Amino acid sequence: MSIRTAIIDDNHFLIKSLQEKLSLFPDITISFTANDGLQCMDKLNQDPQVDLMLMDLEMPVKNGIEATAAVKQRCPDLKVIILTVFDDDENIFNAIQAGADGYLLKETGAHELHNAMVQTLNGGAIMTPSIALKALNLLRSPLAPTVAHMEESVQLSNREVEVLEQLSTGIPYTAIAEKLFISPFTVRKHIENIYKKLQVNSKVMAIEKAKRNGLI
Amino acid sequence: MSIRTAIIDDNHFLIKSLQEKLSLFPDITISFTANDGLQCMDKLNQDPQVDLMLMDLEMPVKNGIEATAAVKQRCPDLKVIILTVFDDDENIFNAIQAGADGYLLKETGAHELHNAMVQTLNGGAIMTPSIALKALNLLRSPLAPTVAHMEESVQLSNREVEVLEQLSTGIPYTAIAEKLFISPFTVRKHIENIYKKLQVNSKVMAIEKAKRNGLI
DNA sequence: GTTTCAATAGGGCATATGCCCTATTTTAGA
DNA sequence: TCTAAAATAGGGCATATGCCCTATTGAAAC
Repeated sequence: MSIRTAIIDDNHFLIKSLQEKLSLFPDITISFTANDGLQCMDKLNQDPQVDLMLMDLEMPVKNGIEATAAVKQRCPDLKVIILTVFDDDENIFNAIQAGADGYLLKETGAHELHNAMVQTLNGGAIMTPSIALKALNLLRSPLAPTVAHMEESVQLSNREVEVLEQLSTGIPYTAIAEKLFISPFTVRKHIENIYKKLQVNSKVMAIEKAKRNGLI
Repeated sequence: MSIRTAIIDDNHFLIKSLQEKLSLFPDITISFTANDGLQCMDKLNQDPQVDLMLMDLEMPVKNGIEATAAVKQRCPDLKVIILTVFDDDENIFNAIQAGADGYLLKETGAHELHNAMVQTLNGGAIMTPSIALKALNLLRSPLAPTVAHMEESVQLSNREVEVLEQLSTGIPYTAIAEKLFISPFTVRKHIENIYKKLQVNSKVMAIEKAKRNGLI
């Protein structure tokens, strides 16, 4: 099965170069090329025989983000891979919001590009590693503004960590004692020591602080 | 420069298999292996000569998500790649939140794995295409569906959430009562109701469950 | 070889917590 | 408007917890 591909880029030279790159692969046929988002939609309306689109971001008249959104609106199953030199958070985020199925930098090699196209058509998504990292960070950021403050890296003994681990499950001292095969008195002693080290004075605070500091 | 690697998996056979896979590459040395998150932290505390960690998700004692969060807290520069058979949204989301730098399925081939490790150490991120797609989808709809599983979407009243928030700071009932300008008896009544709704019977469990379900 | 320290075990006591009970007022929905 | 739910307030009781005390053992440090 051939991958019917469209290339959207305002730089004629780059389109030419891409066509040459892709001509190495017999399973890829170029359906059409376009120089901006509007032209892209025109051609798409005339000839819908397209499986995948390689989309530039910076284009006149209608940029890659808008074009992607429009294409996805018309043909939700048509895969769109962004192919650009821009790797800033905002472009990445907007492209993904617009429905892009992949995001590659233009430095991507021929075989890597081909592989990305195949993977995308198989229902996956491909990103340049540096883009993937930014995508992950975007996914983290809305909910995780915390970056680690770690006052002075408190050092707990192995045994104390074990006790703390059990403590964090919410079971009472007596149950912890049974699990660790020690007396409840010893458990309480360990917990006292833990509290002193962590500078807290309750279960909840100890658990919270331990989690923040990566102790458990 | 050698990539000093740690492998965390509760399946001894899989660790063995991974070690063999990686032995093909002279630039990779295995620093240590561990069978669960706790063991991992123990060994990490003893021998910090690690650049990258391959982390399973399902493990006893302390799963891969918790372990990743703990490792990242302790050593933020240590790269963690999740290597698992689970590809559900919740695991992916939680792993990323925990700070994972990559997410691969166990079916990943030797050269692909090696490439992912190198890319990750070079400051990128690598995901199996199917995982990348799900990550993109999570990024598209960050708030809509279900971040956590939410057994029956427990509904707490406004007041109960207020009480729960105070409870999570670790202060005693009496202090909560003062902060909310109500009697300690009322605080205790609210907490009883909260426990019933959340199906728990202690402070620590209530706080943990509330956090998991995004109630606080 | 002695000292220091972590892990163990024990006890006492005041307060906090979890769970049972009733009851009034306020709010919101049918 | 009437009613159901939520918020409020109160009490009792067994257990858990936080914090004080001492003491033995084994292992590491000096």
